[in-house]
This record gives sequence, structure tokens and C-alpha cells, in this order.
Amino acid sequence: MKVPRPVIKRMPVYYRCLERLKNEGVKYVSSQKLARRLHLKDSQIRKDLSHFGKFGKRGVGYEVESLLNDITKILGLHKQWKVIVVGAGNIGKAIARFRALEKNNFKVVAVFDTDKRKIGTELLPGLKILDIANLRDFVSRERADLAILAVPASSAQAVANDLQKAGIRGILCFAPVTLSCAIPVEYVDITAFLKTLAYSVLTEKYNM
Amino acid sequence: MKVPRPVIKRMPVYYRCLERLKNEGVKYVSSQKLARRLHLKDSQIRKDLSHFGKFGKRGVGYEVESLLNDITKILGLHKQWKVIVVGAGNIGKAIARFRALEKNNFKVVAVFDTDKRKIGTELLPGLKILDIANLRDFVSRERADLAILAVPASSAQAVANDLQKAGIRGILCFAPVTLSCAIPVEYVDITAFLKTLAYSVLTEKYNM
DNA sequence: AATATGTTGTGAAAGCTTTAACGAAAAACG
DNA sequence: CGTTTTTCGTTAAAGCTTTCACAACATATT
Repeated sequence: MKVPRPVIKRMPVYYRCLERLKNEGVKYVSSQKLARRLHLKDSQIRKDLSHFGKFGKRGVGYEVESLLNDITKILGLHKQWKVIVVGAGNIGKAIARFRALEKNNFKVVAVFDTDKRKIGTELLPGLKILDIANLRDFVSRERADLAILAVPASSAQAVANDLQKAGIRGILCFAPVTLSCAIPVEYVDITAFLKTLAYSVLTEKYNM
Repeated sequence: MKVPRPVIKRMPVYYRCLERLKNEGVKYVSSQKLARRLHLKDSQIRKDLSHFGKFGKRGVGYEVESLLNDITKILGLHKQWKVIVVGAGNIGKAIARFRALEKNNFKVVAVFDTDKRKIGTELLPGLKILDIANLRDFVSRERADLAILAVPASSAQAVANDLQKAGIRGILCFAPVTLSCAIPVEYVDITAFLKTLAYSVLTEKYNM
């Protein structure tokens, strides 16, 4: 039975909130307390979780650590995902060096670029920029799971095609394009977020 | 009359598609052709645009350049937005140097950090990292519009409070937290996107 | 042991978004 | 010049998501 996309988009939000509660030493939390922290309705949190099972205890709430474990399993974060970064521009390099990925069990195993001057550069100990010509070989040999696509819009579709042929299972696309792919794709268009934000600022009650 | 959020999130997608069509020299485009490019329904595109006015010509379609101009106005991209970046870690630096922002009329006017070793460093010609102690002064003096928040989760709310007091009008938050703010906030949690993607990969038909 | 308080999971209702369907307008064509 | 083709803008229907409301259970209290 298919889980609605809005629910799936909220699961990582629950995850990070529970992680924080765990660090704060909180043992139990109710849907109401979670809702207050996240600016959501308690009923929504309960309904969301109900798509995956029964995790709470009536009269008590949810055990923080155990719910966190359950969500970890739901999102597939209990095993490590092998991630490659394609494109070593500003964004690509930043993502490759970004420690939060590894903390969340996403391991960047390689970075690729076309630029001869960049190839060979070491971004982190043991993480050199590789020639994009070796992309397909690498992906199929190393069985990489996910690709972070940080190349110019003009080459994004071509790279996506290669990635698919090489057996990549999902793409996180930073290029400002809509891809045609048979595998799951998530889009992160940073300027699009700013545009949405600009619109919100202009149409806010007190600014009109 | 309020425009639904899903519509607003699609406007930048139309924008970038029209920009591309314009570069390709296309003069007119129908909702059907746009829909095919974007993997949407033509009726959705027409309905979306109808929230803002009438832009098409029956039997013909939309004039690419004029629709692009109209969407530019709708999103408020005809005037330049002054943007500051708070946090000069991997993400903050990458965003500050990211050329696509300026191309879309978002001008990064300052970058802030707490780290004494970073303060004074020049990220781009004329763009030095400033001391976060000067954040409030700078924002109110220079009338910055938007802030890109790329600080650790633990300090994000405190910085957001300062930004609000200083008169910032919107926040693009890369920190993995839910902020409590009276101004518009957009969230870009990169690890959350990867988590959503991981879930999609696991639940795809052909992987189950 | 009975009562009070708190909280989940869920079925039904309300609210919202997408899709379909079609009249109206514009151009193309014979 | 009338007919055909194309495509928009819009109304209504279908589909989806959120919220409400409450029974069922759990614990605490007297």
C-alpha cells in the first residue's frame, strides 16, 4: 500500500527531531509535544506514523529511541548507502566534504568531473576527483547506490542517462532541470527555493 | 486570494523551462508542450497560471518571452534581492560563490562566521567573511532582504532570532531544524532529500 | 477498586489539489 | 467565407491529504 509523498517528506523531519530529543536525554514523547516542536498537528503525526505500523503506547506516547530506530529502518538508513558526486564545482565540492552525509549513513565514495585541472585533486583524505570518463565503470564495479548530480543543467540529462545505464538506483539533482529517468529522482534547485521565498516575502500579509 | 503552495513551488520550474526555451529560440509554447517537458499535465499548467492572470492566446499558446517576463514579475525577480550568507562552512562558502544566484537577481552582499580564522578571508573579489558580531548592524544598515542560514543546527534558532530583529524578511535554512519565526522560511535539508530518495529507491516496484 | 487523566490509532468529515471536460477564441485552410 | 484545427481559461468532478472526534487502552491517584 502506497504511502503518500507528503508523509514520506515528513519522516526525515521526525527523524531529526527524535535524534535531537534523544541527545537531550528525553525518553518518551507524545504526538502533541512533537507537533509543538515541528509546527504540525498532533493528529497528522499519528496518522503519518500509522502508515508504517503502531509505535506508540496509549496514555504514554512514543519511546524516543525505539521510534527513532523504527524510522531509521523505514527510511533504509540502517545500512550504509554508497553515494557518488558528479560535478566538482562549488556545490559538488561542498557536498563531497559535507560531514552530515556520513553521519547519516551516506558515504561519498567518489567525486567526478570533466575538468583536467581538477582531476586528481584530493578533496578529503582518500577522496580524489576522478575523470568522468570512468564514471560508468566505477559505478558498476563499486555498486554505488545513489548519485548526487551537481553538473551544469546542459549536461545533466546526459550524465543521468549514463548513471542509469551503470546501475545507479537514485539521483539527487542539483541542476536546474527536469530529468527524464526511470529511477527515483529528487530535485534541489537552490535558486528555486530562493524564488519561492521571494514570492512569500512579497505576498506576506504585513508587507502588502 | 491566496495561491496554493504547490502552485508557487511550480512557478520557478516554469520559469527555468521558459528561460531554456527562450535560449533555444522558441517563440511560442503550448501548455501541452510545456507539460511534456516537465512531466506534468497540461491542465495543471493552465490552472496554475490562471491564478495570476491570463497569459495565453487560444489556438496559439503562450509567448515564451512574455510569459517569462510575467513570471519574473510574479516571483519578484525583476528587482535585485540583497542576500547575506550566515555560516562559512562547506555549504555557506559554496552558496556564496555560486554564480547562479547572481544570474537570478539574488546578490550575495556579505558572508558571516564566528570563526576568527575565517573572518577576513576573501571568498570572491569584494566578498570577505565578516564577524557574525556585526550581523545585526550590517543587516539593518545595508537593508539586506534575505538570509541563507548555513550554521550548525544548534545555533540556527539564535541566529534566526537575530536576523528577524535586524529586519531580514525571509530565511533559506540549510540547518536541519524547524525554526520558530514570524517571517517566511524555506528549508533545504540535504540529508533529508537523500533520506526521501533512499526510501523511494527501497520501495520502487522493481526493487521490492 | 473506582475514578481521573493522558494519549494512541482510526474512521469519517472537511479541506485542498489535480484532472477532466468543454465552451470560446484564434489561426489555418480550402 | 465557412469549416477545421488548435489551444486557452474555467467549471465541475475526482482524488488526495489533513483534521476532527472518539473509543480503547495505559497509568496515576484516591
